[in-house]
Amino acid sequence: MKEKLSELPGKTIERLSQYRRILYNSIREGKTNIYSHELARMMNLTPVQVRRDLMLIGYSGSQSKGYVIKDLVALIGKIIDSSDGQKVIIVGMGNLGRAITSYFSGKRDKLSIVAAFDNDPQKTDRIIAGIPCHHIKDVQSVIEEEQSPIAILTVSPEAAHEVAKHLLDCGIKGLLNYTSVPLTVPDDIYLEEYDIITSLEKLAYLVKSK
Amino acid sequence: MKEKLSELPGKTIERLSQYRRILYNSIREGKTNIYSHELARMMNLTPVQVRRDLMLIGYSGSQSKGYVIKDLVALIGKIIDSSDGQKVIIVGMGNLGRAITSYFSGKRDKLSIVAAFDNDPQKTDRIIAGIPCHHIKDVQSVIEEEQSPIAILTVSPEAAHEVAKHLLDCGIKGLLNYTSVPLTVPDDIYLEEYDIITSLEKLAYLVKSK
DNA sequence: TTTGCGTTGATATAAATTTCACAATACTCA
DNA sequence: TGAGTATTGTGAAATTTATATCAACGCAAA
Ligand SMILES: NC(=O)c1ccc[n+]([C@@H]2O[C@H](COP(=O)([O-])OP(=O)(O)OC[C@H]3O[C@@H](n4cnc5c(N)ncnc54)[C@H](O)[C@@H]3O)[C@@H](O)[C@H]2O)c1
Ligand SMILES: NC(=O)c1ccc[n+]([C@@H]2O[C@H](COP(=O)([O-])OP(=O)(O)OC[C@H]3O[C@@H](n4cnc5c(N)ncnc54)[C@H](O)[C@@H]3O)[C@@H](O)[C@H]2O)c1
Repeated sequence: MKEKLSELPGKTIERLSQYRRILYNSIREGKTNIYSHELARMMNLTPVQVRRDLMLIGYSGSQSKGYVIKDLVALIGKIIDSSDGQKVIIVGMGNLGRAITSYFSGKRDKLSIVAAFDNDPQKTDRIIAGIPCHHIKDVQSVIEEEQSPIAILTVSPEAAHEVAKHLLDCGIKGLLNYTSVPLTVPDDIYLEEYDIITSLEKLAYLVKSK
Repeated sequence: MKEKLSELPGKTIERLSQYRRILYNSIREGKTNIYSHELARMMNLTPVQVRRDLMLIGYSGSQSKGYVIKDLVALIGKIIDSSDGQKVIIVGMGNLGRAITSYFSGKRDKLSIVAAFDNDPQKTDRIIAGIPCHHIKDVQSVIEEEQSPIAILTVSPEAAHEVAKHLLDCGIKGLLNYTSVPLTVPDDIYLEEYDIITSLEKLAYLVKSK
């Protein structure tokens, strides 16, 4: 665990998150140790890739028993989690917003969705999927109160630009955009976009050109 | 447009899909031409990257007017779409399944969700989000009838393995897995996985280590 | 003990992807 | 016309990411 951690490849970060997801399952099944080739198989990777990722985070296993799952999970947590936890808000409680919120609920210790927002009076000022849903006009005060640096955007496409801009004005530093509207943000803001159509089209391309 | 197309980098394929998404928007706004730096800005890429991608697919713009959007969209379609269209099924019509289905509906000409499946009698044998939802026991006959090579998996985690296996037995060649259960598939099957938690954790990591 | 097997860790190599740098071109305007 | 400006296309370099290879190690069985 060096200061080098900030230089971990982005791909490795993503895989660390996925390793942990798998390792949680393995713990649940009663496993205590795991070999690189087992983890690789479950991730559809090569064992070498796995070992190299773990080398990068400075974790050592044993030749006979492989890696100690509990320790590995703890180390991954030390790297990708924030020690004091991070709070996330979600804006837009339509179909997708609710699906994401109820899925995420309670899945991680150090990362939690603390508030939802919408502009539809039918949805505001009540608990939805276990999270209090506020009117969007209150977003600034809630962000300040909760100290949430991260927002998930699932509003209607027409509202995406305006709402995103507002969120940045309120101090959001990381934005996970699921609307079909591509966003542009300043350099100091982290933006991740995901569109299922991109995944589907890639898959369709691969299937057709096989 | 060479035979080289099968060798297009995977990353380029993903970006082509996203370029097209943006270009559709631009057309809607009345634009007819676009420069690499405009497209780059909207994609959060460098202009060189854009030009490189377009070079790879053999598209040429003009120095004065940039790229002709209509032509570019058509060429991207020629590359990533299947000329005769591809049919997709979705299995698991819970929150996420419905959100995806209603989102995707009608968005693309050559790619459409033609059938949904569930095992909950409350959801089967009716139209949900515009798509007929069948009982999972009919999946084989519908796949054969519709000739669908691609499936989206959004069932409950406990059912994921079993349902995935069944789908492959029915001849599915590409699988887009949204369940929280990582899948392992034979080499000749294309698998894409996506988990919002991975995106969120990566974002949280970047935000915290800034 | 000794041999053989399977694993990790690490260095070297390769492949994929992005960026740099700039020639070539087309347009504008004085 | 000709200088100035802005753009594309692309070879080469740089960077990022993945794979190959193998020494070293630990264990088990002979
Ligand atoms: N990326 C993907 O794969 C994917 C998948 C499905 C949907 N989507 C997109 O996600 C978004 C949500 O999809 P959905 O199916 O939940 O749609 P939806 O219409 O069910 O939900 C949108 C919600 O946003 C709220 N909203 C609208 N304007 C708002 C504003 N100014 N402030 C606060 N809230 C506002 C609406 O009241 C509604 O509750 C859409 O933009 C859709 O295109 C993306
Ligand atoms: N990848 C992500 O980002 C993400 C986000 C949200 C949810 N999820 C996952 O997606 C899946 C669906 O989430 P959801 O919120 O829609 O859950 P849900 O419980 O609302 O929906 C699951 C659906 O699957 C159906 N189902 C269960 N067993 C089945 C079987 N054997 N055959 C056919 N259908 C069956 C259920 O009847 C239900 O309709 C879950 O596995 C969840 O963990 C993933």
